[in-house]
Amino acid sequence: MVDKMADQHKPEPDEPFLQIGEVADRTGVTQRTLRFYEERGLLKAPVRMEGGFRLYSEDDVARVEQIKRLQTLLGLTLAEIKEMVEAEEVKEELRATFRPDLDIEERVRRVTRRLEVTERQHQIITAKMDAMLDMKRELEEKVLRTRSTLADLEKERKKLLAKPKA
Amino acid sequence: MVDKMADQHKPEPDEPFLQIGEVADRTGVTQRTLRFYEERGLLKAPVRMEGGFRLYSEDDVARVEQIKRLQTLLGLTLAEIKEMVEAEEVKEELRATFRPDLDIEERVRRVTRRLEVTERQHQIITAKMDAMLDMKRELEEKVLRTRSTLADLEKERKKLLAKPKA
DNA sequence: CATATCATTGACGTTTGCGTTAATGATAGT
DNA sequence: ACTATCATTAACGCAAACGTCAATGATATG
Repeated sequence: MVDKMADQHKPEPDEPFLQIGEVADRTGVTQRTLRFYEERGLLKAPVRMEGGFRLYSEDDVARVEQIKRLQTLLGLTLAEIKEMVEAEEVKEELRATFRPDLDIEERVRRVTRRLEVTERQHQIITAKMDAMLDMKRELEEKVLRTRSTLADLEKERKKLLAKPKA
Repeated sequence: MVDKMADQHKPEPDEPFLQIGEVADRTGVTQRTLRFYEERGLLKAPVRMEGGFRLYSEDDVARVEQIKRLQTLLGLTLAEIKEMVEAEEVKEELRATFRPDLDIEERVRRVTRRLEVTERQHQIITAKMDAMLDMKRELEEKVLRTRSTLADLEKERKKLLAKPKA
């Protein structure tokens, strides 16, 4: 009860809890988006302070950033991302991997599932990067060709400047 | 007028015009999407046969594929893609780059614009690939760690199988 | 304690990117 | 000429991913 009071009005530097506004600023998403993700199950419901304000952890921030990367880099929908982050929750349950309270078969199943999801992400990103590499090369060729065209045009222009006609 | 008749009911192998259904099949988008892109100015209005059916060229097919890549690989919106393909139309106007009918300053401006757009695409793709490479590496580490965790668990499991308790 | 700022939960609105009829016409095969 | 298949425009529909109030409460500050 002694430290309960301290917890209430001082966040204390060793327990760095963040309010929704700070999380929004740090991650670049809006507060609405954070609540929306929570509604959709992409973020677990965070703890609240007594007034009902949400209190986020650093892990939550990391989670949001992960969601954003899956969205913008891989182009996944929130539904797809949800599947993936659900497997991540298993990870948190497994922070102590060798918890003896779950039977070993269950632990194997969960870690296996997590491995599958991670490998799937890796496969998606690899395929995308391959396609992007092709596109990048095409663009590089095009830049070169266009530059050369431009150089030719500039030469032409100088000639015309030298002998201006009617 | 002699070859006009031939053009009407025979597409003729040297003039490979495609109907909307074929373009849809080949590109994997729907007919609706093709008409929608046309509406939005992403595709120029194709020529029609006398009955009003759209006739697409191979260039149009390439254009659609380009749009799709900009969408899925780079995650651009159709509005952004429109800006980019508008610059490509300039390219088609410039197929004969040294057309003397435009004054040279104008030709320089157009090629310059095209170069800018291409370089922007290149920059976008490069930035994305950099971010993706980071993510890919993280995933690879995670795969390794998870595999090792899994291996430990399997060893544990074998031990338990050897001496089954209550 | 007055006030400014932060938060809360609804609930309805918006934009993007098409899907889905519906009603009708064109073309191709027999 | 009949029929199957392909196309046409117009219009309404819809899910995703939030934005934007509105009405209200909580917290911090001078």
